[in-house]
Amino acid sequence: MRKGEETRQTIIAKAAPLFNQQGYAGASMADIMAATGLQKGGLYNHFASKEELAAAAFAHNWQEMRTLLAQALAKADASPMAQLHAVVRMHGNLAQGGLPVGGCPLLNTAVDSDDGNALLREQVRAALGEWQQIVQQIVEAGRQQGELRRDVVAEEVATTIIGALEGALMLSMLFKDAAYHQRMVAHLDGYVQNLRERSV
Amino acid sequence: MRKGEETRQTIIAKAAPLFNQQGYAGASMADIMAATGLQKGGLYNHFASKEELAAAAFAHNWQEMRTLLAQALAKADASPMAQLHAVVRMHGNLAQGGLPVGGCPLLNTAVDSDDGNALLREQVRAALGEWQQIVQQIVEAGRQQGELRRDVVAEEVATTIIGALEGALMLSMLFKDAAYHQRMVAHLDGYVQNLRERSV
Amino acid sequence: MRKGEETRQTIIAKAAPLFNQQGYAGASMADIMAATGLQKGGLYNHFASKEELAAAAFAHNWQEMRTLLAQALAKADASPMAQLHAVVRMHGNLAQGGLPVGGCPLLNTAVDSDDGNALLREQVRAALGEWQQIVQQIVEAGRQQGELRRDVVAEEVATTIIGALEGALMLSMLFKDAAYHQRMVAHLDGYVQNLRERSV
Amino acid sequence: MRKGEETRQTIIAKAAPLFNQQGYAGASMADIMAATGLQKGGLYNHFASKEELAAAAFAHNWQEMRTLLAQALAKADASPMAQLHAVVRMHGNLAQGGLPVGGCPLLNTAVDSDDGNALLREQVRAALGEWQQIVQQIVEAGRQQGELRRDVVAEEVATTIIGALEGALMLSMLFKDAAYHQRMVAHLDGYVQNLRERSV
DNA sequence: CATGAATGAGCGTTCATTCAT
DNA sequence: TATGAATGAACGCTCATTCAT
Repeated sequence: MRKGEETRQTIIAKAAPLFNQQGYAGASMADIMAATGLQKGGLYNHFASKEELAAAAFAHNWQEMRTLLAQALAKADASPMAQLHAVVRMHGNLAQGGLPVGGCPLLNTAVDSDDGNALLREQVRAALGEWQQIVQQIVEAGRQQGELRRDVVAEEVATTIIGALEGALMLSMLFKDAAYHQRMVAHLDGYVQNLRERSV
Repeated sequence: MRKGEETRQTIIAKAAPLFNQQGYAGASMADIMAATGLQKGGLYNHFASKEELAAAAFAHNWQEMRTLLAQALAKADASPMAQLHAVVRMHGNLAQGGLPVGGCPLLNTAVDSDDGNALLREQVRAALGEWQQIVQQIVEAGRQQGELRRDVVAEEVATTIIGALEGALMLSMLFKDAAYHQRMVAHLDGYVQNLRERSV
Repeated sequence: MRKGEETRQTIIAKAAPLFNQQGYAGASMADIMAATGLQKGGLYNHFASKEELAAAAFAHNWQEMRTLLAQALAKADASPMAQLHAVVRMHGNLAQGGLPVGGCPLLNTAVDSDDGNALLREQVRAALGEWQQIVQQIVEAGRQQGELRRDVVAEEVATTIIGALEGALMLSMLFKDAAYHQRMVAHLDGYVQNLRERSV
Repeated sequence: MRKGEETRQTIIAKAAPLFNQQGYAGASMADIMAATGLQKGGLYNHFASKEELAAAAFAHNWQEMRTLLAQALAKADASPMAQLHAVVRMHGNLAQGGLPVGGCPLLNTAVDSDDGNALLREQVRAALGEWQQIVQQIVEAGRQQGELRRDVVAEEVATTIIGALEGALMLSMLFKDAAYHQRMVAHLDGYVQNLRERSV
């Protein structure tokens, strides 16, 4: 039982970067066999289908990102402004090596699952929704505490930040040049500053 | 010759949305056979390989976008500020139906070609580079004419706008909700306004 | 009409070495298109099928060999012994460049048509039969004239010479080394000498 | 493992005559599916490619010949002359049914691999080289023991015998008449006799 | 006489999946 | 729990051939 769970985790850990790099269709079960050292049957003992394995792999990738986000927020001081900057900076660090191999799994999977793959689509929606919620809660807290302007709309701030970061990451991945993403981080730092309640 | 060229164009027109929706690997030659009504051999009379066909399909999709962009710029008055707003708005309109079926081919192909496909990768780089150049030239013109601040960096503006729009589009496509993209358009409208030379 | 016949001959001349090198199945109509510069239809205007074209190509190759044989016999003096040596030497020269590109078409086609291809099989049988007849007639003439022993059997001599030459050529082609064939020529020169009526 | 090796051997045994008869290009994987009763995937579980399977099939065919040769030599008494006659006779028996279906794999594969197929070409070279070595060693032993003339050149004898046998077999296969080959066997028996040291 | 668009069967190969061992 | 033998549909691509122009 113990052993089985270990094997399962190993499979996920090895498969996750493959799916992230090559996409759902592009990563074959044969690739995963090679990466894990297991045979066909060994994989199917732990996952009923490729889709189920891909789901677990995505969850693994997202969990990795979530952990980095939590660490960044924990390190920042408690002020909402500081937390927002931390969110932006975290993604900036991702682009420079912290990211699961193959780029951001949210971006990759969102684009990859545009056609049929409903299960993956639901997962990436949930993950992005979670991220969005985290940002929105920070913004709301800032408004309550008077650090952020009252006319700031949390949902607007969250999706602007997230969308901008992901789009810039796409450019950086495409051109293999972190500068695109860094410029966006700088822009968003300014954007966040502009949310501050000025009367204070 | 005449007939052949027509068929070739038909194939491209039918294949383009398939590649845009399903990606390079996801769209099979069989799908394209079904969409065009041609047999295997018929397709290969016009394209030496799937890769060549995919390249033509991408070029077709990008050409469609470029046309819309040119129309938007033609309609706007000549002031650089107006042109920048037009660029942003054009993409906003895209998200509401003008876009090639399956979303933005630049975003889709950039993510899809992250792994092996070098030819497509080069094409999407060229396309994004072209778009970036257009925006940069507008910004430069604005600086020369004094409409934009002298400290504005054209490359920064261009990649910020493009990255943000693409990232927001990803969210809108994923959630099938244009609001994400619209909020980004609003944000970028404000961003562009802030580039204006204030002393005037 | 004139023009048509010329084109037909061009096709044959270009196709012949292709069939000789690559075999019937291995040489594709596309290869022949490339070699002739004609399109599909152009070829099929002159030949009803690949098989018919292959037949013409074989005939062309065999004709080339037959001409060399006739020249060799014409050059030799009229004595049957001299003629037999000429036959052997002719094949030796073939192995050193005179041969149609790709080796001896008799050997190649005989082996290649071992399975189904009945038309080609019949042609190569006829060609080898013809060659055999030529040698047999020389032997018979030698017996009549008393230059060769009376107990020599013409059919035996002909097929021994031909078989040995072809087998040795196979070795020379395989190892890309003319020595195999040359050693057989030397052996057959000795063999022919031994056919001489010794009492004289 | 056991089962897999059995299947592998079955595939080879069924494929070997197909390749020998139809050649590398002429024998399709579909033919082999039909002959073995396996599906596509079943074949590819045991061989990575058609080329690899063809290589195994050739090795199988050659092994069969080698066994017959070894048996013939074992049966003959130890004198080099007797051994040389055994070599010649063995091939004669081959032509009358002992041979792998489709003729001599050395001849067939040598001619078939004249163009591209480098792996097969190397294999048939090695096989013919091995056969040549066996004959040469017999000749050398004969010279040492004084049974054969000192001026006999082993390489000459070996390639003459092998080439002549193969060429004659080609004729017998083509005309479906063993007589061609038998006449060559008779000729070579005489040739071998002439190698004997006469002073004895 | 030649073009080249179109066919559709066939090619070697890979795929996700099943299941007896 | 893991192996690996087997399936059979699907993959991208090539083939010989036809025929309207």
